[in-house]
Amino acid sequence: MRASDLAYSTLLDEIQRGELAPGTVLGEVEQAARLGISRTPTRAAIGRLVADGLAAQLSPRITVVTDFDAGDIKRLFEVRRALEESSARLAAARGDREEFAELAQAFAAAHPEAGESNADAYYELIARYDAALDRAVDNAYFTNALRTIRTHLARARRLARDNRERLRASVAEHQLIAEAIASGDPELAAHATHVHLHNALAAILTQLEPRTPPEGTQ
Amino acid sequence: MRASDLAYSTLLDEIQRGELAPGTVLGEVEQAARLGISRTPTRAAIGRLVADGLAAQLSPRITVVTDFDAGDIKRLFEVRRALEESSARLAAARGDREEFAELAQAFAAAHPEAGESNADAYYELIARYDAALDRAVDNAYFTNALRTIRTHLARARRLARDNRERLRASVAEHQLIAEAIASGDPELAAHATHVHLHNALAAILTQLEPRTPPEGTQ
DNA sequence: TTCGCCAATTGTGTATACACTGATGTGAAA
DNA sequence: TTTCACATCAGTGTATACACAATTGGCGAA
Repeated sequence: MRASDLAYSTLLDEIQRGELAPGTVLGEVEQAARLGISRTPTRAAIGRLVADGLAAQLSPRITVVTDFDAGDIKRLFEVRRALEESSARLAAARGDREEFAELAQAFAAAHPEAGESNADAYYELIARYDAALDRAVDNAYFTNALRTIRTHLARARRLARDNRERLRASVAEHQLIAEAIASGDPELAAHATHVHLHNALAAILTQLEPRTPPEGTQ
Repeated sequence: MRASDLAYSTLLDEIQRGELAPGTVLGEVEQAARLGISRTPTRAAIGRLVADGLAAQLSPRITVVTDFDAGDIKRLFEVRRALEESSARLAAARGDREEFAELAQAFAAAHPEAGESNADAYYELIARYDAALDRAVDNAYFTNALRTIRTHLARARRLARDNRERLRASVAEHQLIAEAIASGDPELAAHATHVHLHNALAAILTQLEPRTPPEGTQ
């Protein structure tokens, strides 16, 4: 494995986990020393983070971890809606129905509210759904755009961990989406995705700002 | 200006223009020598091209300019539809109406079919519309996703240059979109964008398919 | 005391040397 | 003649040295 890849994975993980807090200055020398590699691969890794939008060059000499707050989550979900609704529509039109029927069954059998280990299994199921969606859409431009969105989404997940009720509802929503794709119903797939993302965003924002639930929250 | 930025702009431009044809091997040593800089900034530039999807690492030692054919254009427009329809919808809901009213007037006054210089002025007008859209949407995730799409779109423009009738129709379509945003009509803005992108794609594909010139038409 | 200038330090940007890996070509043996 | 093995080479990945710019601290003058 290349040192630059190692540096990128490490820094990415630390930013997603919040260990490298927003505003933290990413100095090449400092990070290279900390990671035990030279400046060259460190520089490449930071460059990739900047391209991802996880870091930003404030000036030619100062690169910092980007901020990520409730407003960013709202904006992130605007793009996520655009991409995932279209993806669901396309997947319903051309995806492997068998695969999504199996996914629907897996969602039906999932009980993420039963315990922490089940919740982790649920997140793996989500990842499996994402991968199936990418395969079904079969469009590298979509996959790349969604990869960036998912990279940022990991930061949101840390800010607002799903509670049990939300996990249970999320399972049902995903089950409906998978069933819609499996039955080749593009409109239902898109609208069910819209509903799911609306609820997911509302749950996150409610948890972040308990006293001021966002507009449209039920 | 940094040497790495210079290298990136140069290589990007050459790929978009087709001077660096798909499949061309991008060797660090070779490109560094050609551009008159060292391997370090060249390496950074090629890395950015790979991140953009304009180049791909086939193996640890071989990086090539990615292919771009009619199928890619179709896939590109799938994502473009998803992003631009949503953008238009959001812009109509929250954009600066004054600015889009002015844009609508500019489109109404444009006559790109009258000559080559007018066509260039039209493409600048499109760029102005894109910039206004980004400002109106006010969402860095959207802007970044669209930036990548537009980067690839430049390659499509080279493969299929718009003809006069298409330019005239495109102006009218953009005028309608701008008016819809100016009047705060999200649904019309989204649907007019859908229609525009449908027609734009159809025009490109029609121009590409009749003769099907393989590559290297120059 | 404050403002301005100069020097020093710090950190990035670039060049280059070295290391390692994968490929290719040549030679010898079967 | 063909095949296998070894050596050479080409090209990337990494480390490091050097150059340059910006920022900061100190010192002097107003």
